[in-house]
Amino acid sequence: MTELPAGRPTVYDVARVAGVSIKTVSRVVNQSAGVSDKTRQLVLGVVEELGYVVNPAARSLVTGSSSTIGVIVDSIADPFFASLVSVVEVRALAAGFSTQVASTWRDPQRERDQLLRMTRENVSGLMLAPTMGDHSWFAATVGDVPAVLVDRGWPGSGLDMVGVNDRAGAKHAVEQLLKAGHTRIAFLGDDTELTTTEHRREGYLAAMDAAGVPVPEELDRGSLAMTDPGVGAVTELLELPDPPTALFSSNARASLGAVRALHMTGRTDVALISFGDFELADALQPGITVVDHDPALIAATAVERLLARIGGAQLVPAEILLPTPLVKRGSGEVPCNRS
Amino acid sequence: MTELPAGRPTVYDVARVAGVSIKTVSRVVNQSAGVSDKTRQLVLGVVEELGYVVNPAARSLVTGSSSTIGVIVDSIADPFFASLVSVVEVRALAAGFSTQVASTWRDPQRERDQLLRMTRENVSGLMLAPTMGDHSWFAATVGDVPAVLVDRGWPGSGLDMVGVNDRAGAKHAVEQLLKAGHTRIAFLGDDTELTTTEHRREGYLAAMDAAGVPVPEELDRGSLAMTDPGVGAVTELLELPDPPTALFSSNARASLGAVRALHMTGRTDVALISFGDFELADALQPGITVVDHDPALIAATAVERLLARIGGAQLVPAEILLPTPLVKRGSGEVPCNRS
DNA sequence: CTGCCCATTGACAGCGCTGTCTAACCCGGC
DNA sequence: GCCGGGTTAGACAGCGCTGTCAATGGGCAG
Repeated sequence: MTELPAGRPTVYDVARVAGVSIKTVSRVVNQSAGVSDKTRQLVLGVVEELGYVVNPAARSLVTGSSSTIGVIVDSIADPFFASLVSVVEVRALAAGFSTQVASTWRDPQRERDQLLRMTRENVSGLMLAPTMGDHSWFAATVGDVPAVLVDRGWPGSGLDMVGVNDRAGAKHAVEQLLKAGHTRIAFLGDDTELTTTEHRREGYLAAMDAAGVPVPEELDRGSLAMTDPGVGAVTELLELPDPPTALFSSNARASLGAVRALHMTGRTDVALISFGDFELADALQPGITVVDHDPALIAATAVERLLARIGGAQLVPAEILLPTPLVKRGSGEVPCNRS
Repeated sequence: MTELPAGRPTVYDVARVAGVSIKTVSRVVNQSAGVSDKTRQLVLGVVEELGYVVNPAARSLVTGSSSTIGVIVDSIADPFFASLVSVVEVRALAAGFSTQVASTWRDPQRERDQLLRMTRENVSGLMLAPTMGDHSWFAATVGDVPAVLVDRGWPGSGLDMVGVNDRAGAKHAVEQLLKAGHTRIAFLGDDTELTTTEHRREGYLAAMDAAGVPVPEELDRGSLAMTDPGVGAVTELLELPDPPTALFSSNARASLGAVRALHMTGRTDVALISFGDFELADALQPGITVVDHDPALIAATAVERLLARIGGAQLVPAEILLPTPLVKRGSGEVPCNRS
C-alpha cells in the first residue's frame, strides 16, 4: 500500500509515488503536450489514487489569473439579477470558469470596494451593472481585465454594454396605451439617477409628445422612494381630482406596487403596462401587459461577449441593445373609461 | 517622485519605498501587533501612495485559508435562495468574508463538483442546501471545513442544520383548511425525493388523520413534473368528478402554478394555502394565505452559526428549526362551497 | 556605568504550482 | 558505429505572502 501524505496531496506527493518529477505531474494535470501516453496514464492513476486536486491559489499565484468571472449587480435578491446571474453561472461553468457574485445595493462606494476585491483576486473577467456614481477610477482599478457592462453603462466607458433599447421599448408601450384611447397616462419611475429609468421616461415623453398629448407634472412620478415600492405613489395618483386612466411603470418593482395598489382597491379598470416581466403577471385578471426585458437573453449575450474577450478576441467595444417585445396580456389594452 | 513599479505593487515595493522589511509591511497590513505607531504610519502612507493591495492568492497559499464562504443552493434563480444568498452575502462581507455562490440544480453530481471546487479553493466555511443523493463522500471531500446545512439535511450528517419545522407548519396549515369546513383537501408536492416535501406531506396526512378525514389517492399529488409548475396538476384536480374544495401547496413554485390555474379559470372559490410566501401573494383577490417560510431568517441564523464555527467556537451540531407563522390573507379562510 | 529585559524589526524559508532552460533519450541515416 | 534531430523528462527559480526565529536597540534596575 502506498503511504498517503498527511494533508491534502500536492504535486510532490504525486510525483514521488509515480516516480516522476513534479513538472511531469503538472504537465499531465494541465494537459500540456510533451508527455508520453504511458507516463500520462501512470500519473493519472496516482492522481486518482491519492485524490489529488490542484491548489488554485498556488496556480493563481504563478499565472496571475484565477479562472473566475466576477459578476457585480444591484442585488442578488432582485429577481431580474438573480435570473441573470444564474444564466451566467451555468455558461461560465461550462467554459471552465467559476463565478463570484457581489451586490452593490446601488452604492458607488460598495461597487468600488467589490470591484477592487475582485480585481485583486485576479478574476479573468468582469460583468457589471454599474451604479450611477462617477467611474473615473474604473480604468485604474480594473486595469486591462476584460469587462462587460449589463443593463446600463456610463458615458465614455469604452466597454461593451449589453442591454435593451429602453427608450424605444418605453415609447412602444406608451403608444399602445395611447392607441387604447388613454391620454392621462402616468409615468412610474425608480431612481431618477438611473439612466435606464431616465431613458424610459424619455420614451414615455416622446410618445406623448408625438401624439400631441401634454404631460401634466402630477402624472410624471420620476422617482419613487426606495421604501415605497410604488403602492403609495399609485394610491396618490388615483386620488387626484383628475386621476390617470393608465399607468406606465418603468420597472418591475414599481409594477408590483402598482398591481398591489390597483388590486387592493379593485381598480382593474386602470390600464397598466410594465417595463419588465414579473411572476404572476400572466395570472392576474386582467393579465399584465409587459415590455419583455429578459434577463436570460441579456446574460447569455453578455457572457458570450465576455468569454470571447477573455479568450483574446479583439473586439471593438459595442453597445448591444436587445429587442423588447411587447407582451400583450390585457392590462395594456384596457380601454379608456372616461369620456 | 518615488518610482512606481511596473505591475501591481507587492510587499517588496512597499518595503523598498518605506525603507523597512517586507515582514513589517506584512505586519502593518495584517494589523498584527509589534509595530510602533511611527512605523505603522509610514508604511500606511506608502501603501496608500503606491495603491498596494494584498494578493489573496499568495496569502491563501501560505495560510491555507481564503476568507471566503461558499454557498451552494438549488438555484440562485429561485427567489427563496436568491433572498437567502443575499442576506448571507451582506453579513459575511461585514465579517470580512467574501461569498462564493453555486447552484446544484438538485443534481448530486453537480453538488459534489461544486463542493470539491470550493474545498480546493480553501473556503473558510460552507453553507449547503444538500441534494437528495447519497452523501457518504461528504466528510472525505470537505474534511474539517466548518459547514452548515440549510433548509434540509441528510441522516447522520453530524452538521448543523437550519430550517423550519416542515411537519408542524404543514399540519397547522391543513388544520386551518379543515377548520374552514373543507374535507376534500388536495396536497401539491414537488419532488417526492425532497425530505422537505415529504415532511410537509406527513404534516398534511397527520392533520387529515387527526380530523378523521380520509385522503383519497387522487388528491395526494406528491410529485409534480419539473416541467409543469403546478398548472397541469391543479387543472386535472379541478376536473375530477368530485374535485377538491381546498388545496395545500407544499412549496412556492407549486403555489404559483395553483394560482395561475385558479385565476385563469376564475375558481377563486377554491381555498388555498401555500407553504412559502411569494411576491403578490398579498395583492391577489383573495390574498393567499401562506405558511411563512422566511429565507432571510434562515440565512441570518445559519450565517451566524457558521461564522461562530469559523471563529473556532466549539458547538454541538444542532438542528435549528425556526417558526413558520401562518399568515392569513383570505385564501385559506375561504369556506367550503359544498354541502 | 553595566547588564538585562522587553519591545520592535528583520532575515529567511517555504506554501504549491508553472515557466524556462537543460539533460537524457531514442530513432534513423551516413 | 557515430552523429544529428526530435521528442520526452527533470532541475530550478520564483510568483507574493506569512510563520519562525534571531537580532537589534532603548530603558531601567542594580
